Order: sequence, then structure tokens, then C-alpha cells
Amino acid sequence: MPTTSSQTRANGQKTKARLLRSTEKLFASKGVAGVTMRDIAQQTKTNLASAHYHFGSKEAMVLEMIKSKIEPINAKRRKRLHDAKFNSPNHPLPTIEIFRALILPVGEEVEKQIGNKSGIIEIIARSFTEPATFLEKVHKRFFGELSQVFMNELKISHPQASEVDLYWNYHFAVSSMLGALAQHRRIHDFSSGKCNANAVHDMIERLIVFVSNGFDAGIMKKL
Amino acid sequence: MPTTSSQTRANGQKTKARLLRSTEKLFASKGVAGVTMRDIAQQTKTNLASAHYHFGSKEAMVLEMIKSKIEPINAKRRKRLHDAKFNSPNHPLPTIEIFRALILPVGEEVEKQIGNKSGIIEIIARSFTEPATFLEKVHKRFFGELSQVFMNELKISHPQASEVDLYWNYHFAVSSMLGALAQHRRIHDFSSGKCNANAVHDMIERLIVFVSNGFDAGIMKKL
DNA sequence: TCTTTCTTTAAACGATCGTTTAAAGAAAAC
DNA sequence: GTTTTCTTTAAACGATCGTTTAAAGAAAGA
Repeated sequence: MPTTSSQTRANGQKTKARLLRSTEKLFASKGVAGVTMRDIAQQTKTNLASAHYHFGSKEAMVLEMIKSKIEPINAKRRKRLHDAKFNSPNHPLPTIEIFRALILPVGEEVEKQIGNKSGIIEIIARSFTEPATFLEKVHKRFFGELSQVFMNELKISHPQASEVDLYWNYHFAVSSMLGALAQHRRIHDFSSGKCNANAVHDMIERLIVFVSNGFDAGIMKKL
Repeated sequence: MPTTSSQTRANGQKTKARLLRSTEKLFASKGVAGVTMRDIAQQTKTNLASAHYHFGSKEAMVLEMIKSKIEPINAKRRKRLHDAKFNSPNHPLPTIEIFRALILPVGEEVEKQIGNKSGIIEIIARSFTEPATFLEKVHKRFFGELSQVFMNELKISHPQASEVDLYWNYHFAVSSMLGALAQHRRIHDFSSGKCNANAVHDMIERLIVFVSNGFDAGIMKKL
């Protein structure tokens, strides 16, 4: 009986999935340069060569892992932006709602798999801050088109603003988001335990306020 | 005639300085994991082993390079904060003046060696975003004490704010600054050439506005 | 000058990296 | 059962990494 090519061999697909999960875990904690194929094979309890058999190369494996984690979040971002526009058809969106659509899905995805130690936050952050050359394209591939969608929405909400102001402050907003996500583990030590890095929902809400107000201040300053 | 130990041999100190400059240059463009001792030796036009002779290890060499670049900036930060307090002795500082003292010295240091391609911005950013384990301590060493100074100033300026709010938003402010500096080269492509990444002074001023307004909004939201 | 100290050099060391090979094993097709 | 295809495995490959060694060279002190 012919089957779809995606499940012709059940066992093979299982190890492939396990490889992706190990890649995710290790990449989140050590970055792409800090993780070796042998680390991943050991964590997966499989042979070193099977990773190459399933993915062809380390780069391809990491990219596929990133894709599997980021695309669901980007889908949520688009949906939330679309829903917000649908609910107020005749008014431009408030800045904070636009950035809420951009940032909140990260927190939702984290909470969805709580206790899973999946480290989505770290993965998103690393996909932006990794110095590795081949990760440069990650940004364009997964954030390029999405950024245009959000930039267009910000233009509609700020019709009187110059394009240069909008670009600069959107750039700051995204950098803030990723910088804060990348470094969020430091808050515990830095605050001597007063702030809890695991309170993701609280952090995300604070971040949305910070970013949207910073953006508006940068846009308004010349008006 | 006995001389100070720092200049007993002129030639040795020269290659040491050249090694530091090469480390700086390559580290700024590729990160610590992306640069090898052989790259640095080749750029310096010296032997591979001389780097170990002068510094003992790659880690020690990178740390010394970072120290030489960051400490002058941190000195400027303290001075500017001190001067601002001196000029208005009886009033708490406005938020934007505190963050100006934190951020502006970066821009000044960049402009001071214009055309030098020194990449201080990239170095500061990488010292925060590098996944390498040994760079974790860079942050505590060069930013730990400084952060306490600025946090204290922010507490004075926001006496009614809770410590948790202050810590979270200072964390966002620093992450924004470093994230924006780390990614500032992307602005050119992202804005289709409308924004100029080399206009450092303009960028720094925009960043100060963004950060200080984001900070105040995060603090004020519960009042 | 002779001696001592500082500096540079070529060559190699052991470790680890991503990747490949070739053969055995397991599952489906026939 | 036989064949074919998919998957796993042990072992090795070539390259490159940070580091070390041992000897020659250069500069300063005596």
C-alpha cells in the first residue's frame, strides 16, 4: 500500500524529530557555534552519521529547527494583527496594539509548552544575535516579509510621520524586543532575585509597554 | 638604566599593541568564536606563537582588548553622570539625562576615531550577545558596577517607583541599547537605503529618546 | 665582549570539528 | 522467501582549532 512520502518509514521520521528536538534544546542553551553534531547525536541517543543522513548538514538541520519554531509564532503574529484590524475597521490601530501583535505570540508560545524547557525565547533571540554567517539569512527569511507587514501598519497609524523616523524606531523596537528576550535570564541576578525571569507573561506585557511608548516618543519628537 | 616593566622592551610592546588592534578588528566583524589565533597572527603579520607569548591564551587576549575599549567609555559615562548631577544639585535628574550619560559616550567614542573602522559599537554589542561562556563574565566585570551606579540614580529620580519596575525597565533599556547597537548595520538594507547606519550621532540621539521614554512609560504605568 | 633576558620563529602536538564511507540491520515491496 | 529500499552503525577522513616546544635572533646589562 503506497503511503505519503512523509511517513513511508515511521522509524526514520521519529529519529528525525528527536534530532530536531535535541538541536532545539542545545542550540537554545549554547548557540549554534557552541553545539557540535556529536553533542546532538549523544543527546538524541543515535549515531553521529544519522544526523547527516536526515538533514545533509549541520546548517540545514539548524535552519529546519528554527523554521519549525518560528513559523507558528509568525502565523500568530499575522493573525493577531489581522484580527485587530478586523475589530476596528475604520480606525488606524493604536501603536501598542501593533506591537502587541508582534510580541505577545512569543509569550503565548512559551506558556503553551510550560515546563517543556523548550527555550523558544532563546532561539528567537539567537536567530538574531548569532554571529555565524549562515544565520544572517535567517533574519531575512523569517523576519523580512513580516517586518514589511508591520511597517505598513505603522505607516497607516502614523500618516504624518516621515519614513526615516518610522524605520529607525521600528528598528529600535525590534532590536529591543530581541535584545530583551536574548538577555532575559540576566534579570534574576541583576535584580538580586527581585525580578523573576520565569514570569514570562509579566515580562512580555512590560516589554510591550516599553517598546510601543519608546516608538511613539521617537516618532512624535519632531511634530 | 632601569625602566618601568611596561616598556623595558619597545619592540615587544609594539607587537602586543598590534595584536590587540587586530583582535579588535577581527572580533568586531566576526565575533570571538569566528576568529582564530591564526587569523589574528596573519593580520598582525607576526607569528602564531607570539600571541600566546604576550597574552597566554586567546581568552586573555580578547578580554584585554575589550577592557581597553570599554573602560574609557565607562569613564566617560561616570563623568557625564557626575557632571549632570553637579549642574543641578538640588533636583533629581530627568530620565533622559541619565540615559544620555549612559549612551552618548558610545557615540562620542565612535566619532573620535572616525574612519578608523574600529567598530567599538560592534565590540560592545558582542560583549553582551556572545554565547561564549567566558564572555559571560565580561558583562559582570564591565557593566555590573556601572549598572548599580545608574540604577541608584534612577531610584533617586523615581522615588515613588517600585524596585521591581525599576529593575525590569532598566533591563529593557540596556537590552535595547545593546540590541540596537548590535544590529545597527541592518538598518540600511531594512530601510532600502533610506536610513544611514553611518550617521552615528543621529542614531545615538534617536536611541536616547526611544530608551528614556520607554523607561518612563514602564515606570509610570501603575501610578 | 660575554652573558642574560626578551622576543620571534618554524614546527609540531593533541583534541575536536563537520563530513563521508562502507557495511550491517530493519522494514516494506514483490 | 527474495528483493529492494530505508535506516543505523562503527570507523575513519581531512581540516582546523588553541596551545606548546625548542631553538634561533635581537636587545640590554655586565
